[in-house]
Amino acid sequence: MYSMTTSAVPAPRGPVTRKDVARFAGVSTAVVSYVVNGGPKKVAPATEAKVQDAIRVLGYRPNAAARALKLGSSETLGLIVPDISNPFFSLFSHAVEDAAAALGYALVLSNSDGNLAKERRNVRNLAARQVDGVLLASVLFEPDLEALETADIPSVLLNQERDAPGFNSIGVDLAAGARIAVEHLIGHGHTNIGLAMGTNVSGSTDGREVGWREALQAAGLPEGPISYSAFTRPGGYVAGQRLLASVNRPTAIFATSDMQGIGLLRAIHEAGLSVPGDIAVASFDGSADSEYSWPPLTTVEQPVAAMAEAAVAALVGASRGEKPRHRIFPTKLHIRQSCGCP
Amino acid sequence: MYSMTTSAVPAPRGPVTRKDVARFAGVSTAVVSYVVNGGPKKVAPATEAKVQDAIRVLGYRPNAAARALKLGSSETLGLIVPDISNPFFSLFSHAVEDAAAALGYALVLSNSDGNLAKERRNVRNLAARQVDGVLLASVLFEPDLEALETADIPSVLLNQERDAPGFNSIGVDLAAGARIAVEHLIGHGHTNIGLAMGTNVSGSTDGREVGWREALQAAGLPEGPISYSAFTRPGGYVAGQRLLASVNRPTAIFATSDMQGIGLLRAIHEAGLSVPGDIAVASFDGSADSEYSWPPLTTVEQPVAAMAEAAVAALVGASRGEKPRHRIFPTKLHIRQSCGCP
DNA sequence: ACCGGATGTTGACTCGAGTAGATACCGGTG
DNA sequence: CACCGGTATCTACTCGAGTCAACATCCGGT
Repeated sequence: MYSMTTSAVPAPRGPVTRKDVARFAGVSTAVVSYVVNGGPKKVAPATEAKVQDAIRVLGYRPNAAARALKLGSSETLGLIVPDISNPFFSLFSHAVEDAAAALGYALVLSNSDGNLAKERRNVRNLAARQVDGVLLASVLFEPDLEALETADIPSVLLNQERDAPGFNSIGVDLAAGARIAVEHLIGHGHTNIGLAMGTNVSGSTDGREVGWREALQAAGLPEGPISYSAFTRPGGYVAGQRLLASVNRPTAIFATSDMQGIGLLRAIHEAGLSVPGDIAVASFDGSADSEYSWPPLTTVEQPVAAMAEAAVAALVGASRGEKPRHRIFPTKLHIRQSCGCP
Repeated sequence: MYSMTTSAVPAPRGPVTRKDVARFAGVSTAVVSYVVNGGPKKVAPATEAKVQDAIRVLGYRPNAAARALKLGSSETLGLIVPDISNPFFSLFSHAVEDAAAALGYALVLSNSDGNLAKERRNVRNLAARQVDGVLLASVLFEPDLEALETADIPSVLLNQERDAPGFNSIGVDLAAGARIAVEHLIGHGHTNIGLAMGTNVSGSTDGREVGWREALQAAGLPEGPISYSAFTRPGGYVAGQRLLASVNRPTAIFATSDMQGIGLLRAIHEAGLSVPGDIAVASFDGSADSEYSWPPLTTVEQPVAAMAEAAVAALVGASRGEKPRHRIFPTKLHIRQSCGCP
């Protein structure tokens, strides 16, 4: 019976449109729309059934481009991250995708590869694609707002410590997070605590550096050595080598990302030293990698899922006219073994 | 001067369209299209300049939805992965995004979370969004092709060892990869080599298990213990615990993913054993994590960038009518220290 | 002076879906 | 029987950009 019905229909060349469905069901195209969208006008149950059948038989699938054109919304969000293969961002992306999907939005992903020009290009590209909002994890500590402004699209700045007036932004309290980590190291009796500080392309000071300094000052301790390098595994590795070679070698090091922490561990292991015996380590982010390094890293965890949800919510809120705001999330110290705890 | 020009223009409410540009430049809308797309008809240099100015002044940005509707192509590809926060897939995604962007395509990302129903839903969702092609890294070893068939969209199956007639597919030679890794372990003198085998929701045998077995047979060695568990860090961890507890404890273990390898390392470290001294390890994938574990993992590297490029190329090829094909890529053993090499 | 051809520009139609406004049809009342 | 109110349906316009056929315009050559 199914096949009889199908064989009676000339195989439509190309994609099936609303018109084909209408013709097949013997109704007008408007009715098909009403059925598909459940409105804005009611359809008689008998007619609805006919249309549903036609849709099923023909395999009709509404054209999203046409829909987006008419409605001015693509039900799509854009996400720009420096590098999706960085575990922190991939974790974040997953959370964002979940949050977006829950609201019926698809997620367009693009990498800026630590390149400001590429970041700008991506913003423009997403804008041209009529995404309903952009989530931007900028390469810069203080992002380039001009591209976003001219793009004139709801946006959220991610990983953003400072308030950017007129923009939605989401971040964690970096200084507070760094402080609890460093305080914890101090609690283990360390008095010479180094810092492996990640750098971005902009030159402004990061909250994690501030927090490290604050914790030391509050405890009346001198500042340990600092090494600036990329937020990556290799970055942490070279920072580790430099810190180990410094004249007053620290007995504990705070790394500003888990990736750096992992690179650091490697440098320490290679030097034949043990963690936490010779050198204690704490890091920042709370990604899965930190749990399975050796030894497992004590790390400052960011509430990634909550931040992703808030970011997506801010975006859909913005399209409803809500005004932008800056949200700061608290971090949580995740104690494992690299700090010296059993 | 800039501001003078701008102030002469009434701030356009809502987005600027081609019509606004045409009016401002004193030309027809067709010319604006010609300028924007560089064709299909030529435009006089003077006219072109006027239009370019108008575009700049008004901040015109062609509406991608309208373009997609007219051209029947959204210049968008869809990527479905089990979990973007798995480093292998995030690496892959990055490569896919690069390859897609190089050809002017945007990438819509979705996670299936190891859930077949969600995978199907994602396929349908992407199809409705008129993506020009779908890259599917299925949850299953042998993917569910029905959803893709009815979606009637160019597609590529990723991570696909076997040929699926009528479909593009891309994969590595899993058996060969596993064989070189196990052969390498044998070369270190090991005679009892265990296997930490990852599992998917389908039950069919994976090429990596085949390769492990083949290498042992070829060397005239008995099969070591096997532990089946997830392809994840925790999966490798429990596999490690089980293998260490087995009656004939292996002196070397081959893990079928880097994530498992890392979990395995943790289990071994926790047992107070050393790698590679007490137990040698080799794994599969070649993700960045394997380089920075302790000790660094000897791993079978997949040519991720090449595969991603081939996958994207197959997709755009398919939209040009090329026939589907199955491509198998070779792997390369990346020797580091976990196997016993210095 | 006239024509052929190149060159530049334009009006108008198209893609597929959303929906306002018009229309058709029904049963029920006065 | 005329009329009303409500419901179900249809017609036709719209969104913004691509592009083709038609229409100038101009130049060089007879």
